Amino acid sequence: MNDKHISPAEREVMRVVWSTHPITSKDIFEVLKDKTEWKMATTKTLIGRLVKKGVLTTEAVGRRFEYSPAVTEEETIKESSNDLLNQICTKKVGETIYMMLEDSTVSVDDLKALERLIQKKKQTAPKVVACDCVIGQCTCE
Amino acid sequence: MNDKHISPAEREVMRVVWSTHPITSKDIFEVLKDKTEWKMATTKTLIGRLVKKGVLTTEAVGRRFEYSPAVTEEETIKESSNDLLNQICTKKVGETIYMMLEDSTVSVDDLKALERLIQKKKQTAPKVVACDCVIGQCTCE
DNA sequence: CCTTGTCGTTTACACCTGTAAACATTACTT
DNA sequence: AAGTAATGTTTACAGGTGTAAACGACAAGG
Repeated sequence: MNDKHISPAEREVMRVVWSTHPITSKDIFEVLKDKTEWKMATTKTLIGRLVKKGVLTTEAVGRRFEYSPAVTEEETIKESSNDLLNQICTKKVGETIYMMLEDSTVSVDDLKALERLIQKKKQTAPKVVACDCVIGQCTCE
Repeated sequence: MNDKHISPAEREVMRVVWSTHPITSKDIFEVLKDKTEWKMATTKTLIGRLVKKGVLTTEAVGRRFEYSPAVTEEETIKESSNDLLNQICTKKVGETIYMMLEDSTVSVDDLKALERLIQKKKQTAPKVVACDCVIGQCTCE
């Protein structure tokens, strides 16, 4: 099924492919070798796993392959974000996003976009978010 | 070292302990058993790992233990958030936070707090965030 | 044609994670 | 005092992850 989970090491490979595709394993390795210090073999393993999972597509060019992404970076980031936010009480999601923004450097335009989003969300935002935790698993009670 | 990484299953246990402490393994199990369907044995294993990692402290009460957290939930959420955001181009952090907010339900007060934070951040926000990616790993170039 | 390099595939292996049974010890019950 | 229940500790085991060597097949060079 939707077993498209991408590990951190695999994501390094994907980022290269998202940036440039189609691309050969050699070229992926060239981009990553300084950053990661991986051996070619390591890159090959990760590519293999990504292909098997179906998040990389291959196109045969002669005897070799060229790789392209089968999922977008956004999709996968969204998935990872959900994995994170689903681990905390719905009531704490707001604070969590706050902390993230607080600790991040974002551009003026990003801030403006966020501002607009906030204006829009204000129209439908609840006074208080319902806590959906099991009793005993958070302090909202 | 600072090897305080908490896995999703371990976090389930921590959330119970953050909510109520000191607490016994029995009571942790009681809170989780409906949600997770874990056997007592599973809970015990996770508690053991958390204690070994030093994120749970124990206090002997007679022959038994009572557990308390040695780290705050905030700390651990911050760590997980960083793990996520560090996997994407600095330039895309803004959009990522945007997506998260877009997909989340947050309260009016949360939105107000975010608004204030944005006002504050606007004073020092760069026109454009510098991309720190390795060349070939993102499309900012 | 034989050698060598290249690239995909297989195999390797240790550590982490989810899930749990088995075991040891002690406290409680009869 | 002996059996039983509760609880911490050990052991188990499959699947994921990071890291990489070994293998096999083909292409290019000599």
